[in-house]
Amino acid sequence: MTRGGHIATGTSAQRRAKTAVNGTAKSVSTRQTIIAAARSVFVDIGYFDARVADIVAAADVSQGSFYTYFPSKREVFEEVVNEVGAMIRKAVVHTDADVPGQIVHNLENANRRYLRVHYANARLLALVDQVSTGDPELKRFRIAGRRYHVERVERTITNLQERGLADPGIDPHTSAGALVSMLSNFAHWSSILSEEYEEEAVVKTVTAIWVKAIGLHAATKDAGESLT
Amino acid sequence: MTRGGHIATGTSAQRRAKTAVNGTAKSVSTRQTIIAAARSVFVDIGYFDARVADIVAAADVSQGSFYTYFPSKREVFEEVVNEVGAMIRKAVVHTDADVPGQIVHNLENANRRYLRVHYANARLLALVDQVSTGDPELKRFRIAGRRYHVERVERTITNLQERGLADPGIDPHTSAGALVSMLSNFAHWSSILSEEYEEEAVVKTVTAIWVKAIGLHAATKDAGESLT
Amino acid sequence: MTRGGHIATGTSAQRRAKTAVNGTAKSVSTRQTIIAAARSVFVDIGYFDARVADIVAAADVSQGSFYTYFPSKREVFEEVVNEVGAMIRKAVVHTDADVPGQIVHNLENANRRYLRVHYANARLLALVDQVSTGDPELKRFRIAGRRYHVERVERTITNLQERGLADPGIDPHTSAGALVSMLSNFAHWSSILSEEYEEEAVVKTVTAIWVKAIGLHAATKDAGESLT
Amino acid sequence: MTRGGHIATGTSAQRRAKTAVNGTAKSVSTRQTIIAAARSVFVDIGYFDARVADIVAAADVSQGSFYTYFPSKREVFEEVVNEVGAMIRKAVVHTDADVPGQIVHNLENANRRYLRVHYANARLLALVDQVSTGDPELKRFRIAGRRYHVERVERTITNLQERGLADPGIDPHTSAGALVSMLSNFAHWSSILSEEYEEEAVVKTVTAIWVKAIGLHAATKDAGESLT
DNA sequence: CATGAATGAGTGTTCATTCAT
DNA sequence: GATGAATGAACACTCATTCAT
Repeated sequence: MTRGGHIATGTSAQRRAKTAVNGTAKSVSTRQTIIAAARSVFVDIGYFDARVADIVAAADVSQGSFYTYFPSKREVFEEVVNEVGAMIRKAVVHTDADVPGQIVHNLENANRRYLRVHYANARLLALVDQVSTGDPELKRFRIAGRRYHVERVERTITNLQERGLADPGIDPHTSAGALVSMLSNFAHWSSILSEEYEEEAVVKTVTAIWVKAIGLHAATKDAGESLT
Repeated sequence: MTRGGHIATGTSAQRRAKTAVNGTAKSVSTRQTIIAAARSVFVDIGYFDARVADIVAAADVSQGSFYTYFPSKREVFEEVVNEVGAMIRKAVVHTDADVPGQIVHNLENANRRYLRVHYANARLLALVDQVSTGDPELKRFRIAGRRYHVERVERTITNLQERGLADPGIDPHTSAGALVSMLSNFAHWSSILSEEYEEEAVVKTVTAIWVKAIGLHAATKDAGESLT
Repeated sequence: MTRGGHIATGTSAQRRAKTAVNGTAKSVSTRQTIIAAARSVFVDIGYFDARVADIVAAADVSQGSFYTYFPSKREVFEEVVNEVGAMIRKAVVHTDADVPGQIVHNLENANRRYLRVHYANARLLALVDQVSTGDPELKRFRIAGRRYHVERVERTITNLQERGLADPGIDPHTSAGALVSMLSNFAHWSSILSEEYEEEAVVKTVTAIWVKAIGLHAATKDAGESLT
Repeated sequence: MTRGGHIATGTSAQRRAKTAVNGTAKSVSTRQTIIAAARSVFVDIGYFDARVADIVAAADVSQGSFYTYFPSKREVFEEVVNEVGAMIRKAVVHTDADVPGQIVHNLENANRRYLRVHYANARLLALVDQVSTGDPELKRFRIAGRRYHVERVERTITNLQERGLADPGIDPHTSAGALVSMLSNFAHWSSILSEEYEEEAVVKTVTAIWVKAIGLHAATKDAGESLT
């Protein structure tokens, strides 16, 4: 208990809420300011080292205002994570750029987009994994995020197999899991060891492995799917 | 090893010299007891939630004794991590089981060993990544750990290429990075989603991808290297 | 959550305890020092206005030491209340002074003792009622405290009735409740309005009302009970 | 009453003059709404646990509006208490029902009315005592409330003594204090321990004690006063 | 070396009150 | 007068670390 030492009355669930529920122009802007500040602070000093005081200082609002919009540091983090998650999904599904009939080419582009958005948000993505390890709810969140990608790849593999364009002998589910792991984790490490890896080499190598793993033949270049 | 069997008669300066580096029989055991307790506590409640009080309670030693052996919570964690790191390296270099001339078979076994030791220490390995994200020194540690594996794989690929057993067109460094990422990260996820993946399927799938990625031909089964 | 923003791990119940369980000489003394300081602070500025900081300042111990012995302000208060409760019960059962065969005289003495111990602890007793109003556990405590007195009086009335010394027509339970209310609440008010009431007048008046209420005859002066 | 039907055109100084003492129809109703809401909230969760936010939520007005009518939480409480005080005084002086020449009967009715209004407002009356303990002004208020009752009883006793209807030997002031304490405090406890006491038994017992305490003879039933 | 009491800096969170619109 | 976002002082509580015995 942080308050005047009084006794819990049980209605705490209802007691919360405060405002922020309905969106005044002002409230929305303040909320966004705080999220942006939080994102910046998290990136700079990490989730655990970040104090609410750092966030409100960066947002230039009072300590109290923070709690008008978020019940705790954890929730802003979740909000920040949501935004990043949306951004990544958006980058991945960006099929506009797909060239009909150029599976490998499209795959390469998809991988390149994934790596870039990953590089651009590397620190934050690392924080998500870090915090997820100790926070069950965020962990579910994280699992769902991964599942989204794995299922996408799995569907594509199955589809290619059905159309005779991919090796029918491979296990789509397990292969999808392995390939997504390769992509996401190599994105992570090549971001950390940026002097050691060259972006295009990473894109090419990863794409080449995907192609061989799935058993895409040169002859299959006439299909039009986006692979990721 | 200086066996300090005599009664402590040193100056207060010496007595202050904590951390019994060259300890008596008892001090060694106390130290080990604390490490074991710490490991257990970290696994149970995580690094950040673990308090020194939890560790000493689990080790059944006094709060003060902890600081006789470790300057801080961080150091015990490092010690625990060292043990795990050694265990993994040991599992990986376990070339005794290698069958001469059976590259793919040996590779599969190496991957199986890697996955198993990973599964057995999954929680702790996740903690290492978690803590590394915010601790520069541990991060260097972590990077070195990964580099060890990547370089090993890289050397093997180069060696196979030189002997004409692997595709000479692939980039050994980048490929090694991608494959190690696949292995370690899929180990992580298949451990978390254990109901979703079957161990042997993971071993087979991962090994198959390595084989295709490196371009090992069926005909090359006569080489004798361990690949990981 | 007051800590570093991490996630609750559920074991909080076990996590508490700290020390203070077993009683070193030193720890016992510190504990007593804190209780005494708390009592003094509560009396001076009241329960709700008292901050833990006030208590530790009065006890001249660190903020942390407080929490070595008590989980919260509430618990020290309970401890202080326990002491007062014991003191009052002790004052009430002080039958040594009873003169055999002098019921009214003994009753008057018992009332006088009750009033005096009440006056001496008036502020604290008021605080107990104040805090009880919002704290279910303390309320049960308070109810038990009252019940102790009421049952004592009730037993006495019944006993006197059985022996033909008291009016057999009165309801012992309800009468006991009414009389205890009169005594305790008048103690409270005559303490607050001390210039308005004279101690001996209060003792005499209250005792007189008890005598008439129970229907004790002048002729019954030969019984030997203590009435409260 | 100045009906301020015109559009607010006052100076900013005037506009700042909070608390619409002479309010418009709407302001009166808003004020009453807040008081009613406050009363309900105080009864439900107590004075200390009640936040202004709870009150305005219950009243369905904005946080700011609260301060248009009351300078602080304390003042609404005072207002609520005023209403209850008035209600009790009204119940007590309800001499309409008095039957001429039936002192005991009238006394019993007065006590019954007192108990009933007490029971109906038990929680709030307990809160008044609770808050009074730490608030000097409210304490004066509370003292005045009690004094009102005590003086009333005292006057009655004196009057009965003068008319030879009551025991001339008793001390009117002290006796009045004791009897009012008995009535009010027993009302409190029999309300809390409602399963333990039966209303009519309480009324009868309390009245019987009053009668004996004052020394009203059966023969004195011809006087016409209301006693409380 | 062991013990465990003592320390106190560090921070999340609450809520009465203010004030611009 | 009404609104509700903004404010910031106030405090409880934790826990790594020290130190006297």
